[in-house]
Amino acid sequence: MISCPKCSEVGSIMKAGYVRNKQRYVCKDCNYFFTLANPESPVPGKKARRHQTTIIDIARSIGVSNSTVSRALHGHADISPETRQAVLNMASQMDYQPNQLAYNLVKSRTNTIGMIVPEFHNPFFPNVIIGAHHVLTEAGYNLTIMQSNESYPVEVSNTKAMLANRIDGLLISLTQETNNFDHLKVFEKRGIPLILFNRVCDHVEVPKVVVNDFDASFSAVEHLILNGYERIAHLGGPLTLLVSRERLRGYRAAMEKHGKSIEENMIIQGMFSQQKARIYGKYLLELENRPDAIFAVNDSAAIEIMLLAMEKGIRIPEELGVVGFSDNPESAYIGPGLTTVRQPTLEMGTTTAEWILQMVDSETEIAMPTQKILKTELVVRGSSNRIRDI
Amino acid sequence: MISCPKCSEVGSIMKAGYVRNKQRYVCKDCNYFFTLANPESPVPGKKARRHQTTIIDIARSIGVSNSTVSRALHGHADISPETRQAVLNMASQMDYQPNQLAYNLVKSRTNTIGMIVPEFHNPFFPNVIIGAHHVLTEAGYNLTIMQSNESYPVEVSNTKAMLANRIDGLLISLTQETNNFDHLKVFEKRGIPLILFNRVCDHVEVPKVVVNDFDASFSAVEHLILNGYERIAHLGGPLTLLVSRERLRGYRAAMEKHGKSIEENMIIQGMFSQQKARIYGKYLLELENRPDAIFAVNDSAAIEIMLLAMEKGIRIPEELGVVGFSDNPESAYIGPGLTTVRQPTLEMGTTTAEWILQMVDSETEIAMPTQKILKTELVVRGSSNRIRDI
DNA sequence: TTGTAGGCGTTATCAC
DNA sequence: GTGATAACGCCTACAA
Repeated sequence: MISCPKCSEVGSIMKAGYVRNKQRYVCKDCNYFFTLANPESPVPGKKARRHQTTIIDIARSIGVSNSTVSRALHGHADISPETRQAVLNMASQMDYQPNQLAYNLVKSRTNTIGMIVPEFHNPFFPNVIIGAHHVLTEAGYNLTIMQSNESYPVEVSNTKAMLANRIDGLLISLTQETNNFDHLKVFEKRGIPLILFNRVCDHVEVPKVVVNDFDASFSAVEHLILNGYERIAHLGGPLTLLVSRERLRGYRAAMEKHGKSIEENMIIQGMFSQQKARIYGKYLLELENRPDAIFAVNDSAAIEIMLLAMEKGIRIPEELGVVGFSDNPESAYIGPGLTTVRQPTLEMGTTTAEWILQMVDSETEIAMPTQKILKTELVVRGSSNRIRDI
Repeated sequence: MISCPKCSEVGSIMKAGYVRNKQRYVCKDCNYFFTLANPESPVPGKKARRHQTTIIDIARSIGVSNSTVSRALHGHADISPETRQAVLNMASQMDYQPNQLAYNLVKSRTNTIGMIVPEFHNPFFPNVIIGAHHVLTEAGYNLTIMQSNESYPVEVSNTKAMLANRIDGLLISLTQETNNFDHLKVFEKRGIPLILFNRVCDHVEVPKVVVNDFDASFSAVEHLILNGYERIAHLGGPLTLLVSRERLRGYRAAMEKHGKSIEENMIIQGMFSQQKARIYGKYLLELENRPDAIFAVNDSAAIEIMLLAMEKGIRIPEELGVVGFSDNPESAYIGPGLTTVRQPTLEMGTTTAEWILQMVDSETEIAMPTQKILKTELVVRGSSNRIRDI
């Protein structure tokens, strides 16, 4: 009796054609298609590691030494055109694929840049990746990406893995819970190029690429004020992040400049999460004397607030102004449109990539920028635009 | 005179504090912060490759052999607790980091799964990555991601890089222009586990993970028909992709089942791109006898069509029904809401990951599923829902 | 122009 | 229990 390798169901197995001359089955229950193992498996336990053709194989088959082959393959000078051709021919004939592992071991460089990002839920980091990927690929580098999932332990283990894999340089954006930075100092100590981007910290002296969070936040809040909003709340991110602190600072500065009193219970700093955004949003909108505008740390939170407001019948922008941060795709389409701060994500990717290449390629220490502040842009949409109503 | 390393500007350099005891400068022009190189760089050209502490260093410092150290580090049996402790202590004291490269070379496995995706613009692949990443990390594997950028040559070079880096298994989703599959057959020949997902092809006999494109497409179109739409157009993807062909097939089947005549000039197959979607959408909406509904191959295209319709004053869903595919975040918020097919992206990630682990971990051939068809779900929103109007 | 030999950092197989 | 020593696949002085 055949049982499904996935759900172990026995009754629902049906034949489903052939593949590689073997009967194919499908489990009607869980949709699995599968074939059966060969009963006569060769010498079980003794894994027959199939031999990959190496440089030595090529050498032997055309009667030269391995160093000659090596030189031919790398187009070194001082090698006769005939031998080079012979080697090249034989290489492709034998389907030779260089073993990057061995190469890396002896050269002790991997031609690979590592990148650690905290999350993949928002389009922000994918976009940064697009930018960095483009530059690195052009330069002949690989990009290997890891995801810390907003977890400090995972971030530490990621950096260890990067170290162990001997990446040539690392681009990292910290998790929202990272407040110990020893795992980054290791890179400094080892002389491995490191760049922080977006989610940076002060505790380590390496180049950083950020956006002008303070200015962006300032003008976002000022924009609300200029639209006649008086009692503006701030739904901020975790204060472990410099990003959050800067945005908070911008908020305060704008409020002060315009002589608005800040009610401290209208400032909430919390972790990034849909759930939290909803909880805090609810709190704010149910305050006895609720705010007439909310500046949120990101678009997800802002949208959550808009949805809440709609549920409660609070009109946007008449009764409540909302501004977000990031310009997610959905922000253009929700309700009256969400006013938000557009971030130069692609540029952040290309900039970090260009810098890390500079650092990696330079034999000796060179003039290295220590910080780049990219410019954001306030995208005004309906959620905050009530100038016409005043 | 100091010039900015980025923009070469000379006049706009200002001092900006200190970093690592060196004067820091900022270029007011382009926002670069930088420090200057040390003039007394040590023996230029002779890169002082700093020695990483190896297993041998540890061995020497406590007077044992390297094999003993190796064994202690890996918790092998047959080693006295004292030596083990001594080794472990010394290792952390000397800040030892194992060289994964060397390890990989001798074990000829890398504990790394590769993944090649065609694009990062839609949230689809990032979500698949989230799923796969989760499973692989749990299992102690690394995930290294590459992006082919919808380019066949890049895809080929990506697979080569994966091969050279000796990944233990590969997950791949093809580009829209891939129609030669030799680069995949290499994996079969070498016995390297390979799984195709989402963008699959028939030309290679490996496990595949897809969604029920035919059924999804069928019910999307049937849904339109049941809402009283008569002349339904299909804006499809490139026919190189099985995905596109399946969706087209579903469209035709639904139309036929309900006795609707298919007008061939209302079927357009094209590459995925915002621009193309706009061009084709314009064509369709400006046809003399324009369709009363459009089923698009993805949400980006569908949204482009909705925007076009709005520009033209065509009312949705009254005069035009629209259905997309993928359920992007913005689809919930645009206009009356976009009816679309939700894909189980996370599950696609976890499934492929689980399978590749099975394939990688098994010493001998095992019962391997050959195909899994994940179920989609039609999310009905305002863009197609005019039953109440009929 | 080509070959020889040593080394990159580990693990594994023997001996002892 | 522990220690030589041979792989793993490749590069590169140095020799020839």
